Amino acid sequence: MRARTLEELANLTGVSRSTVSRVINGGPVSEATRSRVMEVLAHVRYRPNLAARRLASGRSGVVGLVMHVPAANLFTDSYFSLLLEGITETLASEATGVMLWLSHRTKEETLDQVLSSSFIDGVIATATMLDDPLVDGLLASDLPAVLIGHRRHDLSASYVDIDNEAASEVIVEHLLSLGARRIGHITGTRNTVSAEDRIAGYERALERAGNPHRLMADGDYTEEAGYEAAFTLLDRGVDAIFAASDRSAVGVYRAIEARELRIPEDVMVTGFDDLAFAATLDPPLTTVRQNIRSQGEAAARALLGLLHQDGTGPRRVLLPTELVVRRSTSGGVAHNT
Amino acid sequence: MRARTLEELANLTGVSRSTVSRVINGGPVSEATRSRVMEVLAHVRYRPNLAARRLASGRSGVVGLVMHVPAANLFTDSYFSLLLEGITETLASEATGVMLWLSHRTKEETLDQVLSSSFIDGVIATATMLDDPLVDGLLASDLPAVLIGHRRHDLSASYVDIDNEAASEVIVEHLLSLGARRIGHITGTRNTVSAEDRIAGYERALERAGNPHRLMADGDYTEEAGYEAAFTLLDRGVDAIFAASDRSAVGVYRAIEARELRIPEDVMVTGFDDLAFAATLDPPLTTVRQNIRSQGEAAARALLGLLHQDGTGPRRVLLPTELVVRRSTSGGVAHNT
DNA sequence: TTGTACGCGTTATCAT
DNA sequence: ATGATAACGCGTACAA
Repeated sequence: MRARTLEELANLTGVSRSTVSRVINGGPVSEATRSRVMEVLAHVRYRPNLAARRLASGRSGVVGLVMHVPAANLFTDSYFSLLLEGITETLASEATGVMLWLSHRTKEETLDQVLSSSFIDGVIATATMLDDPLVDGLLASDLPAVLIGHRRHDLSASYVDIDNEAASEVIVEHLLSLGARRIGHITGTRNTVSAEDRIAGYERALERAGNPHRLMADGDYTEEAGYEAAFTLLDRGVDAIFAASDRSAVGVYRAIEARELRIPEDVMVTGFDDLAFAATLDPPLTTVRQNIRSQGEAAARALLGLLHQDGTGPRRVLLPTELVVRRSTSGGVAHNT
Repeated sequence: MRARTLEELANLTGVSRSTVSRVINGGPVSEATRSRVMEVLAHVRYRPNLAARRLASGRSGVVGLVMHVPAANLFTDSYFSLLLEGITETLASEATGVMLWLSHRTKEETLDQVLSSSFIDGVIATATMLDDPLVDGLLASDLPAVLIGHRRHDLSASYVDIDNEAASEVIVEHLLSLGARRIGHITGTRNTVSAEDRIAGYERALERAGNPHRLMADGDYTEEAGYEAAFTLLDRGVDAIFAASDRSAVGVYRAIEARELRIPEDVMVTGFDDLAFAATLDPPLTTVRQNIRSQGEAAARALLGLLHQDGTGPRRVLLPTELVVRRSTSGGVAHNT
């Protein structure tokens, strides 16, 4: 026995369509009729038509998730899968569906698809680049949106991020406290918010310490770029290298080994992320721990908050990071930001 | 200037709502009015409301994609990302949207979400297990569905797959032709269609050759299981090992090295999949090439076919595989199935 | 060729 | 507390 529509359900129970709708949505119904309808609902397999619900009420209980990455990266880069886990887990616990858009073709096309779909109540989008037409378009639309990643200039956007600049400062201060004086920085992908903010933190820490040496080489978060950039920095004479990601720190390790130098005796090294392998490198890598899964959870919760009680302003969440000191800088304690 | 509904568009152009709808959907309209409406359409940013369209016509232009994979496999397995690429690329080229469900919680919950969503015109689902309530539920629903993976017993389902049994036979025949007599097989995950079919092919080839030795050890497609199973087979005395996946073949390589045996002189080894690394192993691995991306493309095309011209029966696609002979079996030529 | 009118399944407003 | 009834935006018979 199955009922496809409220109308059928109404015939089955002997009450009107509206009453059945009230029972399902928790409206004011007498206890007697409520239990009678519930009785029938337990026996038939009724699934409300979300398209109709969306059309009538403007709500569907489904949110969009836009991660403009090639499908390959979704699976190889643990960043996206961890985000995905945190987001979907949190949304599922609130009985909220997820519609996922990956990079099909251009960002404009993706934007168009998302805005056209008309069944989502809100959207979560990854925002890594400083300028991103996809993100701009989402923010310009009237769709409630939460970004993962900061948009520094835009004060009206809701977002979840870590304080890259502060975390970066803590790293550099840690190196300074251990006696490093010529600290090199291998940047992340330029024009991403995270890379630029980490650079800013690096510079601010040095400035505050009155240290004149700005020793930077551009990277792109990959191991290979870290390897290349490390040689540049080593040639300029550094006693410490702060790599913008753990993966690029691995490249630094290889470069230092190639030069037959020792970590940390000749050159101290730090990463950023605290991915699983960081603790098992030789020597174990000092780095900044950011909990990516929590960022996904926080983004989901922020969007749910935005949807449930609209009228409040944008939601901004800065999640804490933690300096994890290991042997690559020969230390032992941990600091929080 | 923007128009949110057909009604607004109608006011803007001076024709009726239905005429605008006809222009958009390619109905019978005079060339004069068509161009007039198109003129306006070019200036305003109109996005049809898919929820309303779906409700009115039963079609939304969005299909669902269900890949119920544990999050862990998401990272390690390029299988899913390759499928995803093929599917989304093909659908995008037909202006069809994709709604993606990954493994959130139980299969029953996922099934419920998919069937409840009411937005999608059809669904593509990965079907690896012999018994899968999610797949059963999808097939039992009236939603047009295409499976990736075979359902041997179910003749009414549409699917895309490779002929695992035939490919497996070709591998074993190849080993036999090179003089192997005690051929071991490390299975894939039991109760998956692919694993059971590859076992069937292994057994059929041996039977046909009148070879009495059935030497099998259970694996689960992973390198680690391959490593363990290889020792079992080596202890039973084999001169060739057919691993059900390239990854498990890597485990076999390690086990053979641990026993200080040589490939292929002491033991020949084959894999299955022809992942990128297979050619760079030492020695390069003989294996079966299956084009996973094409499977995704074929599934998307099959579903589109199902949607556009309903009335025809189920679509069944068996994609070709190719035996790639490399030095792990000391050969040189290639065979097709 | 074009416009009118109805229906898709639901929620929300209004009487009762 | 309950039941008509009007939207929501669109597609599409049907009539003109």
